[in-house]
Amino acid sequence: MKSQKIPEATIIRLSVYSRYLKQLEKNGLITVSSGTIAEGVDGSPAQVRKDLAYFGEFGTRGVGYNVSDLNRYITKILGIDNKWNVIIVGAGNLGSALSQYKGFDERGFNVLALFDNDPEIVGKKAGKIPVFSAPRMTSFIKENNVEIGIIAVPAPFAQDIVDEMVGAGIKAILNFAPRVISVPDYVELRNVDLAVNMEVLTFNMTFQK
Amino acid sequence: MKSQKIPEATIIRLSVYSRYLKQLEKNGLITVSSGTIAEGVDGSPAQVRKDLAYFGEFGTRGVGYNVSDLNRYITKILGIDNKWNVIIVGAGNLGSALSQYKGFDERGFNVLALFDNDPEIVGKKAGKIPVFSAPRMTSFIKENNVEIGIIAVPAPFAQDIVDEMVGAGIKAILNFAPRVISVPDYVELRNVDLAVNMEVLTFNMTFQK
DNA sequence: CAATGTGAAGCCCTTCACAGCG
DNA sequence: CGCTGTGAAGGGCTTCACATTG
Repeated sequence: MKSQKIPEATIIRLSVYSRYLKQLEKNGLITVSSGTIAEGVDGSPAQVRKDLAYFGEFGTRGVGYNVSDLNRYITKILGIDNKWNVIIVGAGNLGSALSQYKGFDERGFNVLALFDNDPEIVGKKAGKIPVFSAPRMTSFIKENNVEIGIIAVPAPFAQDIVDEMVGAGIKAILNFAPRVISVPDYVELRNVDLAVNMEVLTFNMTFQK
Repeated sequence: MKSQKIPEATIIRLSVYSRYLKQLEKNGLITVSSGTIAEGVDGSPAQVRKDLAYFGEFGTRGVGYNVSDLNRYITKILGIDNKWNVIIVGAGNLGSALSQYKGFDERGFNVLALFDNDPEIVGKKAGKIPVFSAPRMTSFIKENNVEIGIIAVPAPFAQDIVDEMVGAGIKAILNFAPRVISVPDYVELRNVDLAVNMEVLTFNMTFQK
């Protein structure tokens, strides 16, 4: 293993491997080969080994990988061996649904609060998550060491909210608004674009691979 | 232009270009250069031209592209120049939120119904979208020419629902369940994996590019 | 002997640079 | 003259194939 650039595709796959390993662990499996992992995640054995090789040598030749050890290594690599504080801006349908998403909690993401402008919903709760008024966001981020922000507001407001988050010290943003967003280099940004995903489907259906 | 394999990244960008062009069109812009598009979508001019070149010659040298013509070409390419019928399975928080998502309607996706097993919510509506009982799904798909299915059920149920959808004749699936799903070659599948997206963020934060 | 770890080959996508054209 | 369209170069990710090792 030598230090080099790691493909984003590798990180995405590691995350999927991790979830699959957790399942195997629950089933009581002790050891697993790259071939078995590949089957479980619909990939190739060589790819699995290559992905892991970026970070070290985790296996035993002739045997495979220890399931729970490997999963521990991967969660460490992904940075989810401890908790992260998250807020969601936009407490409409999507924001509220995201705040209740089980998958976040299971993977160490702590949704602390929702923020919104609508006086109808400010002060209420989505499940156990409180909804605060938007102007309180900056101070909340600072006081609670919030590292990750999720954008679930309508497109026209997204950039302004992002700017405010960045100003407050947020390190990473997951954007669900259908707009191209700008952030400084030191802030991580990912876009989850629902309509774009649908359009990739329709293209492939229409174009018939 | 010659026929060849088109990168998925190109399709994703075309979808983003299209949304941006729609905005420019609304602002009354008639003509646009690859450079301006690149700025608006945070890309490069050469990339914009290359992406379009897969499908034809849409510009005028020395001038640029006609905004509304180009957008019409792109929506045609993406297969969204007409409507698509969609159902969502799982009327929990996420499924209900998706059924109300404005971005689907705006881009020609018609959400006809939700399906769920919970007798508490079957028979109700999410906004204007009715919630039907899960066993009615297959006949509904056939009777209403549903082409696209969205999976918003808990992970353990996802594969069974997908199999049923495929059996009923669905052509494309957008999967939100955190599980690796199998479909036959002729069915299009895309995964929107929320926790995976968060973990790419935490990796990048931890690893500090 | 079975399965890992890894250089090398292959392939695909992006970037470059400029010819072509309105 | 300016911007498109594109062959060629470059870079990066995946696949291959095998040497390595417990």
